[in-house]
Amino acid sequence: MRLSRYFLPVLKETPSEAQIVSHRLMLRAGMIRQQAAGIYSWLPLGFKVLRRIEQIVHEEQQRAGHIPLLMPTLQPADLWRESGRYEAYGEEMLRIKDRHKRDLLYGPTNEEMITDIFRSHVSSYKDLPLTLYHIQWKFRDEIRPRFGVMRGREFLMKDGYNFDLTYEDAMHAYNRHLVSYLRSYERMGLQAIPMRAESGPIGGDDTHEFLVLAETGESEVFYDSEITDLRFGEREIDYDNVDQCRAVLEEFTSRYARTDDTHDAAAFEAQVPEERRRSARGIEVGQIFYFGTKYSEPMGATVVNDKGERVPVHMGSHGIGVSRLLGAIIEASHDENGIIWPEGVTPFHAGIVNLKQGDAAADAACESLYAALKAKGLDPLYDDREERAGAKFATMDLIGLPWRITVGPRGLKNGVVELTSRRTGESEELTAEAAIDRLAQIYAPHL
RNA sequence: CGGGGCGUGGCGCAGCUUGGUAGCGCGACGGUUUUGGGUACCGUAGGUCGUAGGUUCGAAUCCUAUCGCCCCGACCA
Repeated sequence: MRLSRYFLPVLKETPSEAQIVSHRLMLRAGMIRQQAAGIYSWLPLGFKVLRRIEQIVHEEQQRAGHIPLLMPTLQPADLWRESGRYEAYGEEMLRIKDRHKRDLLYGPTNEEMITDIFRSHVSSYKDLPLTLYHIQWKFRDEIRPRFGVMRGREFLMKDGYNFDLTYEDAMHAYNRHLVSYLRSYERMGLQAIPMRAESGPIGGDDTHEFLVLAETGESEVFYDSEITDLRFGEREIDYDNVDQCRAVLEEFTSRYARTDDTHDAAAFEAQVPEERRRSARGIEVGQIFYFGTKYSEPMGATVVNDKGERVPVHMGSHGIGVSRLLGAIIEASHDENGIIWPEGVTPFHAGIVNLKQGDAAADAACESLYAALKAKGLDPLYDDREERAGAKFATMDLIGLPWRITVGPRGLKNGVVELTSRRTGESEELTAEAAIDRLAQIYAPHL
């Protein structure tokens, strides 16, 4: 993309309503525009990152064998009356009447609807296990939306639902989700720690929340410092292998890690040596639940087992806060000049800064660099505006592309361009060809 | 919902106490400057002062109502 033809409304000054750094930076970088309390338009740059995150979630869910579908944002109230949650959910549910005065609601989650789909089409244990998911907009009429996309009322969430014949099968689905979530977050450049949590209105017995440590997090967390050394990394895993998945769960959840909801000071002190005890703040970016037959029983989601008996299926639901992740990533990765995108989610792979727009040699070098990067399958942003170098650097730093190639007449005289890491600030002079190869190598794992 | 604060060009703000017909910085636009980390100068455009009603010769300013936004708390991906 050429910046001169893009739509990137960056702000020099910080809008007064933004209190936390991710919100400020998203506004300043022209990623979002607030339309009402907790409701945002996604401008091109923000939309691009949102799509990259969605893509990672899709890939990792499907790698785990989970099947995508799409359910609507509006749901009939009757479905929720069946589960008893139409009344129970409270003011947070946005209720709507259509022209015929029928009761609808803007879905805050989809357990009822997915259960309805399941019960109308699945009747045999032979069709299990089954995990269906979608990535769809949700609406929860929060009392107090805040912090930009971190606590919006409308938000994009991946929610997945597993249907299994037995408790054991459902626990495997639970473990499988934990593994797939660990992989997803790591691909986004995040460390998200699974912590024992409370189930809230979804209900259920087993549940873990995934938290990204950040000063501005809304949850207080307590953990064993050893847990931050754990990485899923590049290991191979067979998602159908029950033992392998369980081993990962045990590895990542055996040490003490809890949110303030479930924190037990006595257990914390008993289990964790003092020098490893940490308390911090965290941003919740996902949660997995096992809730058994809580919905399948009242809603009649049953299958016939191998003995010919009709039994309710064991279910769980699993969510990733897709739109919230943008905020979480920025909270975890920024500096005083702006955002620092991890390679896995960056809106553009590299920025090209032409220091002297209109200089024949510089223009030509930038054009060929731009074309060559695209030929490698990369997505560069070429700042071809008639701006001073400082303004271009400031824009690039603000929007946070992890790599920048700086091209100017001085360097070109020596046959070099400059490749700069946004994260470290370190620059290296090298030929354009070498810079292209370097970037192709850096991004090879992410394409 | 309880407590606090704020609505004035795209953004950040001043003006309001003591009513007299709107101003500054940034940004935008047109020039000059050719500048290697938000350059400087000249010029231009852009505002029913959130909305409605009231008081007044006259309201951004005073009064009433209303809408919206932000912050702290209880709730949540």
